Amino acid sequence: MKYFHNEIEKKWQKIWADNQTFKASNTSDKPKYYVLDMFPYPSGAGLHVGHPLGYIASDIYARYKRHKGFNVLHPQGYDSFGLPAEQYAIQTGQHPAKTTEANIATYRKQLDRIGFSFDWSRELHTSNADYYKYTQWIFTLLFDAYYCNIDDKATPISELITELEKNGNEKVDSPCDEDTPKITATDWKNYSNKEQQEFLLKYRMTYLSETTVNWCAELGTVLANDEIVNGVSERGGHPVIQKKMMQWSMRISAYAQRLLDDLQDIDWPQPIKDIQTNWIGRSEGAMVSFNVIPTEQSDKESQVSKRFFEVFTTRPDTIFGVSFMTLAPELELVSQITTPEQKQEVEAYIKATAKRSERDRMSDVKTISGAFTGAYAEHPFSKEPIPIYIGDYVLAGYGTGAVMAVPCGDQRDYDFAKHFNINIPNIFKDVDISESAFEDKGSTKITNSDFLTGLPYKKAFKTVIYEMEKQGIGYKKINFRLRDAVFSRQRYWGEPFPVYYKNGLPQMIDKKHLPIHLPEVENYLPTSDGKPPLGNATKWFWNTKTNKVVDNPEILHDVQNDKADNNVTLSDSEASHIFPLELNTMPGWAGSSWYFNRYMDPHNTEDFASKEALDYWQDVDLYIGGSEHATGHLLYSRFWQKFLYDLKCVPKKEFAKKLINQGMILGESAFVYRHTETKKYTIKSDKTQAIHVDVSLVNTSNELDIEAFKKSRKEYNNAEFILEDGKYIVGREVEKMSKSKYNVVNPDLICEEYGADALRLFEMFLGPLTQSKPWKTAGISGVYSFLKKLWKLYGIDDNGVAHISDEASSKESLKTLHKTIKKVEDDITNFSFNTSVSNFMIAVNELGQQKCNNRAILEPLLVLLSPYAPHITEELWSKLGHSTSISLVDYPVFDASHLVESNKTYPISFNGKMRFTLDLSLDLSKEDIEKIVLADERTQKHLDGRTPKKVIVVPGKIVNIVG
RNA sequence: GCCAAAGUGGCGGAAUUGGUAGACGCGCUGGAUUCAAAAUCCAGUUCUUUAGGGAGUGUGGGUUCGAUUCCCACCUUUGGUACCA
Repeated sequence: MKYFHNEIEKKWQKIWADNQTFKASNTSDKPKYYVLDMFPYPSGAGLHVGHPLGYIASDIYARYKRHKGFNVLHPQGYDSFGLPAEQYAIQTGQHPAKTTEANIATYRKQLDRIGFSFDWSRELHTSNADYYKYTQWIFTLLFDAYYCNIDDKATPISELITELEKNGNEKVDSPCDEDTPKITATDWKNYSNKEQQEFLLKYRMTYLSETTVNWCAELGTVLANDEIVNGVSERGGHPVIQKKMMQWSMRISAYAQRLLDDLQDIDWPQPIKDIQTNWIGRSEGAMVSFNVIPTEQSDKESQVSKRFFEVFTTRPDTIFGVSFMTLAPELELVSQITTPEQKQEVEAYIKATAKRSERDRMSDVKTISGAFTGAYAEHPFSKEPIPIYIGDYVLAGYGTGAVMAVPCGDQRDYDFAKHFNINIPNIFKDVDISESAFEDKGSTKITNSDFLTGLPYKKAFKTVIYEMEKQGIGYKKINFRLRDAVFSRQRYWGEPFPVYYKNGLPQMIDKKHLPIHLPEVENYLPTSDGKPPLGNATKWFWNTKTNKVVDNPEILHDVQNDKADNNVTLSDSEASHIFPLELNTMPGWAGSSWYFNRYMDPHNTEDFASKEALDYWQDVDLYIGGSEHATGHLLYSRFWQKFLYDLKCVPKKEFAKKLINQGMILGESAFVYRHTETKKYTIKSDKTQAIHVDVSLVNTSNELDIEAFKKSRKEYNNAEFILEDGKYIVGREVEKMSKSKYNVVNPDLICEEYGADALRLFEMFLGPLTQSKPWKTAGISGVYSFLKKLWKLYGIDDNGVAHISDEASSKESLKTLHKTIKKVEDDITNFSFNTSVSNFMIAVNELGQQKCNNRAILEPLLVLLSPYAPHITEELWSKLGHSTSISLVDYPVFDASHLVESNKTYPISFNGKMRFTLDLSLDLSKEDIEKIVLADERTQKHLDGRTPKKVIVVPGKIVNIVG
């Protein structure tokens, strides 16, 4: 009987689905294990063979863990809010929910065909209201909390209010302190309700603030930095301007230190940790105040007696090397201090920089530009005047947007000083700075620096900070690069905020009235007056009496246009409890920042997950997904998890113990070469143009199906080819797999032809899980013939009956089995799935040669293989006479000892290296082993007549010979 | 520029703590089977050679009886990041 993979796989997939075989229980005596994949965004293109790589790996691990007696949670769902569905809706008018639903159906079909052991009863979609209900709820939690630096955690805002009523904010320590005035309890009590609300808004974990965004008027939306190329939008090439908008922000910066520290506790790939560490960008230094020396004009013009500004520096020890100051051109202070003589030049420079996009500024690092403001600052120690410049190499968004320039110690300051002919005082002992700045801080001592002269870096650093703090000039400061995350999007297809505005102030809608459903709109574009798409909704007001979203009442028609300004004041009695809802939606990362907790209890309608479920599952044990999410999803999720942990909503401060980044599977594009003059298709030369050709038109020997090619597109109908040996061989190149490159391979076709088991084995066999590697369909024949050999090994006859014997196994076969068990289990533990596939192939080849047909060998082998190739192994298992109710799960295989009879002999294999292999129960003395080792021919050869000093014997390890 | 990872046959890649380099698979060559093909099976496949050997894991050094593995320097490639004061 032949191996019909399609029949077998469909049969078992149906049985698994009907029996809900992989449904995980929230109550079990077994230890728990939670294996999670990064859930996909369901795109219209469907899956290609690159997508399931990580899912296959996690599925193997999940199935393996079930064999090992764990209660395994292995769920799957969809990150179903997102831009492509919205873009498609704009083009076609098709509701995003509809296209998303259709795409999900396709994904599900494709995923099912590969035979994953997902618990689909826990499936979730971030765009479903019963899911985003809790995304909205978490938002209200963030709104109702502030960060308390004293306890170093997020704390309910009610505790802040109690403190304000008692003592004002004198003793409050929170990250927003710099922008918040100090008030007393009396001040607080004298505040109007509105003033109190405004005051609290500054403290909240999520807050409204004016943020500069890249606004593209043509597209009617805000663009991320990477969506802008050369100052215009990547899509369509429309102009992009910097615009200030009121937006929600998330105070992730409050967690900077904890996000950094806790990286130590999680088993994540070092590159991801490095990327996050860089992104958080901690630097230690000092905040130093500089007074602006008043000019006569500024004295007269303003009542401000003393102007000053602060700079952040990591090198306070070089303070006596300061010869100028540089401010970011965007700072408000610039216009205040600029002298009349310099006004024209400064304004021209500010204008010029405003025109350049941030990206432009960054790509053009070499050009030095700036302008002198005419103003001077006073050196805090020497009291010397220091000229103040502006320059676009100083970024407004980092530190205070101002730097103290030390040209002898910083290359950028050095270049700027040379360009503007500013003097470069040298404060480093015996260092030549005639060519470039000296940036090495360890190797010399400070000189020409008053009380710091003669001190090495570390000592000078401490001394100067001590002195600054004593004199009130500055203080020690740890600065982070990590900025708060903007949380508003001017888009339709995302979670609506549970927020309405009353007297211009945001109000949260109570948890019991959630979810706030995404409203229907006729048009998914922004409104004609530039408001977000939700501005098109007719029904988008909140009634505080009925606690329902209500129609735009007649009376509010005039008012609607003012919604965004939030100045709605109503006198009418009916309208006094009807308020406009927030028009922005949440960004893509909102729903994905907590979904791993929802899987623990996905159908709970009272809570985002029950306490029992959270306590049982705790956190993700193994998380598999791409490394491209390092500074996005993976950082935001850690942030929300810590926030929820602070509020005691989740039991763990990190959501995933171990993370693995699978590599990308690349496509092998095929090219034909068209001669630029004759237009004939020929071999590649410098007079030909390469054209992508669909890989399905090419066979495994790179030969093009010319007839099919001609039919594939109109313009190719009359294509002429110059053939060699009657063939046209295409060119190949490895690229990212994508529709536009015509190199996409569909897993459905592979499953049809070779089966899901072959696909699974082959994807693992391609190479190390974490590496990127090209897909080559030709190679799949290897794993496919392995499956056929396996089938043959079990002696399946034409009636579908297996022929195996119950006789005792040969020693050889036992050795093969145990070797395989040992290696494969090691491989799984190290996530070297590629080598385990090799080891299975070796085992089947060896057993075939040994003509092994013993039950004692063949049954355990199946169990071992089943995580990799679940369908064929289940089928063979049933042919061996086991009912499915016994199931692979209950077979105690990974303990090999019960299959081994205790050996009386000690067959030590020594090949220069010595290990006590699995199937041996060794009982040798150290002296015995030494004798064997030293008698070994090759060791003797290596020793070459010398006597070793000692032989180190460690059981299970290599024997080291020390000469 | 900075940070990280990686360089092994025609190709993907093995070689867990230093111990027979190239497992396993693809491809290729030869053979068996077949009217023929597919499929299957068997043998061979790092290079070089005067057939005894010699060389060989990016390059050059070092440690060691012994190095793909450890150390130093350099070269190349791929990711990430970028005026962060």
